[in-house]
Amino acid sequence: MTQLDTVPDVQLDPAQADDGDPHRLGRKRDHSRDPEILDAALAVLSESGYDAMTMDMVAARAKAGKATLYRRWPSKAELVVEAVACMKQGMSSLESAPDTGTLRGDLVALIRPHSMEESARKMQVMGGLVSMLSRDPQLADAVNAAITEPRARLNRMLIERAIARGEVRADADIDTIAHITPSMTAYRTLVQRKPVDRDFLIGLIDGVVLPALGLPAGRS
Amino acid sequence: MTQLDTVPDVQLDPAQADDGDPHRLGRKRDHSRDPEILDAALAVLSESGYDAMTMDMVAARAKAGKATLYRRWPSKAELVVEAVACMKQGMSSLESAPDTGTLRGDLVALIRPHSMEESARKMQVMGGLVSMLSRDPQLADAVNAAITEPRARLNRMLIERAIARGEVRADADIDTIAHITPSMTAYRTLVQRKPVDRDFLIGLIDGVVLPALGLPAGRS
DNA sequence: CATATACGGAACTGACCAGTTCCGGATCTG
DNA sequence: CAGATCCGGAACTGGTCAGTTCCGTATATG
Repeated sequence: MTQLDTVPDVQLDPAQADDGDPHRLGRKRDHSRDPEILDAALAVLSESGYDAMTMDMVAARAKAGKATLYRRWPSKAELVVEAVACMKQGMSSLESAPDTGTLRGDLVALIRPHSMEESARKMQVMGGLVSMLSRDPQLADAVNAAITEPRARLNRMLIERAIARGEVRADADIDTIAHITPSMTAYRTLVQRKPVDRDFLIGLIDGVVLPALGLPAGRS
Repeated sequence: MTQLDTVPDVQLDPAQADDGDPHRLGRKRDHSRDPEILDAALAVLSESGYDAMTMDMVAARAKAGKATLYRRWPSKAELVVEAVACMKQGMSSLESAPDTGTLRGDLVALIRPHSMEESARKMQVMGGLVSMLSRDPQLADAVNAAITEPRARLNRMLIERAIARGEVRADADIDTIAHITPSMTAYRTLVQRKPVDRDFLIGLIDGVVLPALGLPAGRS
């Protein structure tokens, strides 16, 4: 992302130990256009869903030839799996988790324009894949690892920190509670088709999440 | 629809005022096989999703000819809309709502094998349609009226009855709370692909719904 | 400049599917 | 039994799309 390649050699490419091979003369580097293509795939996916997405759409969006797509991925399904897998570039561990001292403060601090935008994008992609999840376990794993789990894990960690602090009750069902906001955000976006705005999220935190943890329901 | 005709030949068929027409001799009744076809459509829909569902699949499942489908519905989209619309044959108003005296009793009483089965089927159908909801507003309305709304409305009514009883706090966000179980059930079924069993639902009621209404979180 | 590589783009193939047409048989009416 | 109607099934049409092949070009190397 934002590769201002002043030096035209190294790329973010793993498994590239064949530098000593003497046969390759003129070459441009292997998977240099992967990011654009994967981004285009996610964009089309979020707009059209898996079945309505065509390889021509992806190629056109990425300004690439369809042949280039098939040089790199053997099928549409595997392109989509990799596109989804490469999507987990959001916050997931405690590095970006703000530590405000209270659970409510932490949860509210996560409501930022950028994170809401990223979440909305992930929701749209997930919605386009829902009907495939039962047919393609590999895709289901990728969706889980890239979209479902990171958000739930972050919630879990914040709750556990609050428990360690003695702020909330320790006998609650943390896993269920960590899934309240993802579940209700997904439902609201994909099924009810209503906007997920700051007021909705604050209402969820104060009216559902914190009460479930034994904290008073009032907005403090 | 005020015509309670004591004559014992009525069929559940609207727009059938041509009884005086003398031309029709041998005939079998118009849409006699509609229910089987709509059921077949729902079955295929829940297994394959909208895009992967073919009219041949529906016809084969209903043991009907594809021509019969097109004699009755002008397109695949309209068949699906009607199939979804004819799905709301579950409990929705307070007729089947058990009145146990407490909100927890009412909510737990709704957990029966039959209702869980019906709910699971609706969830699968909804999952097969999610990616279409943004493309077909008419379908989105049908899904909302037949699947989304009935369950939420029932929850709302039970909560309002509990408020009228003075059992729970009156200042909670009823609409949000009424959507907790639908949202988290849908998420668990379609995204997490975990079973929605009695324990999960009881945990949701005791650990999330009742606390959000100001009731103690313990399982009473 | 010569060479080798990978690219974008366009044309092609084969399968699949929505929607249509046609036909033989079943069913009801009189 | 004769006549009319509707059904299931099979064949057909036209369009779309995954995946393939080919070609002219750009670029980097030496």
